[in-house]
Amino acid sequence: MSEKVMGIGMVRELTGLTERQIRYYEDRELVFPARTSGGARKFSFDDVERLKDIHRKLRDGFHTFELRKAQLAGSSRSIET
Amino acid sequence: MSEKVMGIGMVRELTGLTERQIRYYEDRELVFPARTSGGARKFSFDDVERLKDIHRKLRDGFHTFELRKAQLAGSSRSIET
DNA sequence: CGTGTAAGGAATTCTGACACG
DNA sequence: CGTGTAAGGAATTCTGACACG
Repeated sequence: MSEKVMGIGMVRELTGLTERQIRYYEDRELVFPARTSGGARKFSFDDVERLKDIHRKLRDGFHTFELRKAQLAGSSRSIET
Repeated sequence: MSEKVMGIGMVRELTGLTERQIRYYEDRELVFPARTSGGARKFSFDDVERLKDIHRKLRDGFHTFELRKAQLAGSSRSIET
């Protein structure tokens, strides 16, 4: 499930997030989509789960920088790549 | 693996086939991609395997109509949806 | 029959910015 | 901080057709 194969449009459908939110989470270094030669983002199913998890945590009051820290620390287990 | 999530460009990379071939196999009713609202084809990982299998069989001398028949008959096992 | 290609159009995605708060 | 939006451009994908054999 770690193959980066789907475009942002499909991720939008699968996560219910907006492209803006998805791109922002990438900007905050919380997800790392691959890129096509043309520059288009490509996500994996794992990324989709991760994105949902990120959004859930932000909803619960966390901030992106905290999630990034937790990610580095290897804590707050959920869906790993 | 049956979720139709990737565009034809990714399928091209994963299968090594040309878009022309992929579209032709769909035209011959050997694969059934989903469509986005905009009309773009969406394939699953299963479709990718199926496409590779189709191409292998054509290379071995089979014709698309024969593959379609085999498909209906449920014979020539390989990758099922 | 299975596949290549040039043609024109429509849909997708991209970046940087202004906005609110 | 996290997200919305309008702006212009670039890359992607689509269909129907002519071609070869």
